[in-house]
Amino acid sequence: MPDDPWQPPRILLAVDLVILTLRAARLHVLLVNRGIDPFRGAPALPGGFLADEHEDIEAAARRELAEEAGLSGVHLEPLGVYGEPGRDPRGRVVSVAHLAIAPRLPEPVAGTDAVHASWTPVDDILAPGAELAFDHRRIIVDGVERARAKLEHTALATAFCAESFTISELQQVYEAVWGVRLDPRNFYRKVQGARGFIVAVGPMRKPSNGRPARLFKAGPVHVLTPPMTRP
Amino acid sequence: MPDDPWQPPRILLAVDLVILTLRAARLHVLLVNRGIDPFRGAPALPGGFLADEHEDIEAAARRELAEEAGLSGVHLEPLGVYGEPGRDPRGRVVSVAHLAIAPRLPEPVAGTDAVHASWTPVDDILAPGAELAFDHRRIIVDGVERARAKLEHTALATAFCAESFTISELQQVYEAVWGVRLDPRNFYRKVQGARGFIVAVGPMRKPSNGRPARLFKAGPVHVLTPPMTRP
DNA sequence: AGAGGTTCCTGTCGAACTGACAAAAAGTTA
DNA sequence: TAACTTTTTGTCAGTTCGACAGGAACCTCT
Repeated sequence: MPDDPWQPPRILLAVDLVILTLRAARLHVLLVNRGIDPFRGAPALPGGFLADEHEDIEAAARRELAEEAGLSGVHLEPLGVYGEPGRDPRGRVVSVAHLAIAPRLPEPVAGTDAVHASWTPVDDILAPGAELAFDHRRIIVDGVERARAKLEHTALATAFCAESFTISELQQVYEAVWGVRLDPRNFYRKVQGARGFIVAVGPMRKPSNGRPARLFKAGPVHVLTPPMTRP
Repeated sequence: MPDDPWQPPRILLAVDLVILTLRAARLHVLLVNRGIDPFRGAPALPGGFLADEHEDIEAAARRELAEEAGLSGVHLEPLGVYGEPGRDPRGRVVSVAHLAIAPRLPEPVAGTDAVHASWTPVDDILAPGAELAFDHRRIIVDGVERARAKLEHTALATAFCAESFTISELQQVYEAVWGVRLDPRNFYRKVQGARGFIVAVGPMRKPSNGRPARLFKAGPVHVLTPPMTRP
């Protein structure tokens, strides 16, 4: 059996984006409505194929981030690979999922290309009965879990905030992502105790009511010592 | 400019394996000597292309694990994606790296196919001056760091041990992977305090000398509470 | 101006945890 | 039997953590 010189298979490579942000003290993820046929009309994660054979994977993720969400300069990190053979009816598609964190209050969509993007509370889209294209439900679950875990040991929470923020705003990030209530006094002590996590900038006044809060910005350290422990 | 209907590029998908184990109280990684031309003769991680278009990625990793290392039934988890455009001179190759943990004392190689596999101390191969094919140095660094981090919060350390083991054997795992010395008495207390981490089986005698140690096996819990803290 | 309300910030206190070290227990070797 | 090695059980002081009290600073309403 003189089989021809074996050639490895060629597959399609895509990137998908789990973009998280905070809106109204709830964790939201950016979803688009699919316009083309596999899962047409269903909500899906922003993403797409590599533009050409020489495009870097992270560059493709940043390109989709700008094209489909109008975002740039946000936190972006690889999340995982999703390549189960039957996940895409069009053929063998392997997707490299990325996790992006957007600061609060980015304009509702501001999409340049796909205007069909919208922020959706993760609780709603992960509730039983909600439908998502492909295996994007699993990808969102993994992305949220990654964010929850990294909030404990890294300064990722500052990526949810604007350049300067108050400690209670930072606390809202932890409460929304973890889905718990935290004691403001203990939170204050712990955040201040983690060296290099946040540094003071100046005082401000809160628009509503109450004592004005000090303003902070993200510090130089990305690994928290001691870590923030989840209840 | 009626450009033809755009077609996404097709790329080659590979799997690479970082297989870690303990030998003589040192952390080792399995390396093969490349027999074909890109980086011929240089040490490299075991791995290869997808067998066909329908092979699952994790299945490909397990296949390479058996073919190139003669291992089966060991811990295996995805590590990350390495797809930088210039990393393989043959073309656009995207590799899905996996991390595998082998119990101590698997027979030196026992390779069925590639007999050129050998265990190498990670300290040696990561020392400046050592040469590795492709970007495999970076992959090994990431794999070791993943193992170090997971030892803190999960029961991954038991994957380095045989089915039953003593507490001091478990301590050797932590010391080798973290590269530190630990107090046996505090380690004993901490391991016992993590509920569900290890469960007792029966007493044994140590071959050399000293008081016989109790035998344990891996418990049902994979998330350690409280975690093992790295000094 | 003062009362009341809200939020921010500083403390306090007991329980739990950690790292450093002592010492007994149970074997092997000389 | 003495010496040695390794495992196992404690002890103890310093630190951290969760729960809670209370003062400080601002707003709004009367």
